[in-house]
Amino acid sequence: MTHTALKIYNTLSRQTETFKPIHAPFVGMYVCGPTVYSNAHLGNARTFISFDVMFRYLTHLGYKVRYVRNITDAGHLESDADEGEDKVSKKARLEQLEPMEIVQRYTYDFHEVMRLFNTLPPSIEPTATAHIIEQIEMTKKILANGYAYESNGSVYFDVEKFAKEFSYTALSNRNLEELLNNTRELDGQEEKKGRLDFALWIKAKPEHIMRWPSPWGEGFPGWHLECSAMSSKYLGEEFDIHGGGMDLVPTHHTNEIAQNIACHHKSPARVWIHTNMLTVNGQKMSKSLGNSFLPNELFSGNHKLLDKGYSPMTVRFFMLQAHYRSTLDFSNEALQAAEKGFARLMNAMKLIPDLKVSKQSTVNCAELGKNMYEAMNDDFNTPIALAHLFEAVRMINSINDGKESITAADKEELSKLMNEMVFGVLGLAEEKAVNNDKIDGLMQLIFDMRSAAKANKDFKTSDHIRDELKRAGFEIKDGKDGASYTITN
RNA sequence: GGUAUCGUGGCCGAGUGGCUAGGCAGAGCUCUGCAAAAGCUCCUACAGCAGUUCGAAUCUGCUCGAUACCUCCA
Repeated sequence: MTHTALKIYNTLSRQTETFKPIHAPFVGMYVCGPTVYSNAHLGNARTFISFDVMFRYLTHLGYKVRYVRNITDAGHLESDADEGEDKVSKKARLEQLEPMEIVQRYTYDFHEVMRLFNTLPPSIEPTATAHIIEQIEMTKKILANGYAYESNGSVYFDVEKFAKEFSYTALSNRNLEELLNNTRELDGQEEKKGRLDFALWIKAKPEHIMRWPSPWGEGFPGWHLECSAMSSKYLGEEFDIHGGGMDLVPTHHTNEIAQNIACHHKSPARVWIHTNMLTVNGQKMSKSLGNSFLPNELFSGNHKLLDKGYSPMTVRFFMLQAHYRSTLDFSNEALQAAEKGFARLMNAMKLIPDLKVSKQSTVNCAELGKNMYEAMNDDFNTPIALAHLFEAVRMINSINDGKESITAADKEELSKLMNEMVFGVLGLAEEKAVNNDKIDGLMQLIFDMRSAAKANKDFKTSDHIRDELKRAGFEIKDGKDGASYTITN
């Protein structure tokens, strides 16, 4: 089916490599999921939509993919300082709620957003709180292997010791000496031996709500441990793909690799995939900068930077128009362009079943398919794939207008290709209100009346009907074979 | 300050040594009672300077500008 091999850019090697699963046809893919202490914003959504497309495409290619995406519900520290408050419990105190109530609410919110964006659920969605035992076991093992030390009820990873034997900076490509010598803000770190050391287990303060017993006293797991523990548990000590946002590279993923090597003597993933940031006016969209959009604000248009609302599929299409490793800037104009482009694509999709077939094809479907697969095989290049999809749109419209022709066999191939790419791989979906039978019947009556008016050259009446229907949200198009309508917003 | 990445036409955004990206917007045409839709045509750009090369938006160097990471963040 494909003419070229799938190539993926690997952050670890900084190169685009041919993808070879460790145990084909099985593929293990781990993606760092959200921390559920507030609403998921569009930047988060972009990452998960990007990985959704990868998941879909790998599956489409015939791989049996186990896609693991965690939910971080154990609460990480607020800052490097030990006084830092657990994010989940802080919000809980603010809102007078139980931490798990917060977690429950925002997990639900996250799932709802993912559903609206038409992302497929992961194969396994493990939570940090359900894997405390695994995290404690991993901490014990790292301690036993000599890469961690206990200090006043907490356990820290010894980065300097680790770095003497292994590359700590392989993923981030940073200079270790500089990291070590960057002594800015060394406050209140008496418990830690080294500046870069990070917590595997953190002793709970009396007021800390989320806590579990451990060999080192009551506490909670460190920032990076859950992903190491859960990826090992569900995908093995070595698996194919590990992904997440680019901002996770220097700290979270770097430490994750160190933990895995210190525990299992193996680097967890062969290929590391990182998605780029969504920006607003050139600045990274983030919770802490306060410039983030919530999906609902985008859908409703209820945001100071927006002129109007945009549907989830418009936004998904918009995101697919940029490559996942490029930053993508949010603006009204760009979203409006995406809205129209997406509508044109969907319109063409609807025309396919009714295309008239001929004895000969004047269009080249095989070439089209080849181009699309080449684009996707080139590090999931969805913008190029979409460009070819729009060649298909022109092709379909021309056939529909009788300017090009297609054989029954080619039409079958085109239909299969388009459906698989647009709906299956890119995960787009028709989202306009479905024209139901009752409305169809009603509209047929109106069309009949309008046709009668037109036959009598009573264009005043026919135009009035068309204009009023448009105001009511029904757009009328007069075609050769009668009128048709689409429901607009 | 350190380390990276990036700077493409009105907007968004691919590409990356020679060949049209694509979407949206704009102009013209065809079709049409008029619209809409669709098709065709046009608008042909790569921050600046210098260099390598037969040839550079694409490689190298410098300059300017922007962003990210170094601190929780997808």
